[in-house]
Amino acid sequence: MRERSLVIPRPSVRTMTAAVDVALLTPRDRRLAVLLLRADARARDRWLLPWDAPRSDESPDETALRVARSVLGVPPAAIDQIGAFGDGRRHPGDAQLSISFVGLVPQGAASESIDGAAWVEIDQLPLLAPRHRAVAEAAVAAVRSRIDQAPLAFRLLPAAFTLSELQSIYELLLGRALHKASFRRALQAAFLVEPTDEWRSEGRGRPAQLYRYAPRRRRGTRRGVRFDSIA
Amino acid sequence: MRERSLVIPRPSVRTMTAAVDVALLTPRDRRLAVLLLRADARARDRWLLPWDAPRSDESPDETALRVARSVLGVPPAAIDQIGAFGDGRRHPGDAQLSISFVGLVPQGAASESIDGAAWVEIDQLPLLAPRHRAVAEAAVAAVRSRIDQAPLAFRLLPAAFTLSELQSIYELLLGRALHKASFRRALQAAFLVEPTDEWRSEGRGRPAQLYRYAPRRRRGTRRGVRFDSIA
DNA sequence: TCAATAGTGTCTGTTAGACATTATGGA
DNA sequence: TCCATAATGTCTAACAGACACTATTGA
Repeated sequence: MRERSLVIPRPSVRTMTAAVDVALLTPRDRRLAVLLLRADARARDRWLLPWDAPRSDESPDETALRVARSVLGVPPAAIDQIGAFGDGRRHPGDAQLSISFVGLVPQGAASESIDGAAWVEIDQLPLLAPRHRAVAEAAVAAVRSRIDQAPLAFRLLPAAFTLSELQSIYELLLGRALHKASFRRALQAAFLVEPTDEWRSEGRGRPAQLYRYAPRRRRGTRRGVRFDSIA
Repeated sequence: MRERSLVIPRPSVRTMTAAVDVALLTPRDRRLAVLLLRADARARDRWLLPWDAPRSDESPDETALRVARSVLGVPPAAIDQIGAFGDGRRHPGDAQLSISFVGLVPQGAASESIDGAAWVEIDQLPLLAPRHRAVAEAAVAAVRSRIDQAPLAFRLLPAAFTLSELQSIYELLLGRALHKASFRRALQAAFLVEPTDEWRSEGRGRPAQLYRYAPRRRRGTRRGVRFDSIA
């Protein structure tokens, strides 16, 4: 047995039941949608987030990636940890601890007909275990709050996209309309995208040039602090 | 035993050993410092972050607050979850899972002489279990990335502070110098602080007026997207 | 032709940063 | 007095947002 310091008692760990929950998000019809699994083939109106327990010698990140792949068939474009939920809210597997992740799936890459699964708009979540509802809501909040820190918007789009599509993603995540000319000017100044030589015509109107995400360099400016977003 | 769906195999949870790790941060001498505990009264050069296992019926947040209080004597000015670390990096209690938190302690409120503890600048971390080093670094990164989303800077200052002190905190967290006049203009426009009728004289120079954090209202403007911070 | 969308040029009010200046204390 | 710091006014370049306009397709 180890000696203990007189000053600081050495704590000991506790065992808890743990699960990894994954909220996969994709843009659909100008809204964000999350992938839900039917809880039971018979219960039509009971749903779950994809989840599993970590296997031995598997880190939570690896578990999350495995869960996402098993549901989507392919890995998501991005996957990030949201946090650990361990309050009283019930988990479908009765895990004491939920290590939760958000994954981003490009628009259109989400095959419609995953067996027993459905993309559901985040404003219209059905009956869901309270823990899973909290995870889904935290996933959306996490993406919204990180949109201006990481190139998340590009993870919600295919490799080639129009600038209007990109602006739509930003408007979706920011929850407000943006000015077209300003958006493009700022985008051009940031050297984040480059045009391809392809064009896409959708319905009426002039065809749009396709762009790809190609961050080149950071501009030197780095303007001052913005207190606007602070509560 | 529960019936299992034919479509979706119902996962089951796994038990893991878990700990709650807390990185307490305070500004010291134009640097960020983290509170470390001596691992052992005899081993002078082995250190730990404050940590403990969650008690039964205690959420991780409650555990973190309890750990922080027990070390500081008082609750921290803010405490937020960073994430769950569960990779191979070793934890001092050999926990498989670390639920980690960052707590903010106002400048000066950190009593110097907590028995067996020391504030250490984050650039000069001593020998530390790899998991704890990762947590400490993630704590700093989390505060830095949230500085423009939440009024964290005010949690690192006492209730009354000078504008130069506030600017120092921002410079500390942003890692770059700010323009004084611009900083104050932006601050005034955001209605985040109000002057008190007290002044403080430190060494030479004109005494500075003390301000307090008093967010009044959000300005209506909400300007456009900034791509600068995106990689 | 009209409708709809893409993309761009110009104007204007706002703002960030530079600079200068005044204010006020301690050494 | 000199020096250091606080606090503020002014100027300018950059930028955000409004608006108008052209371009290009399908109906």
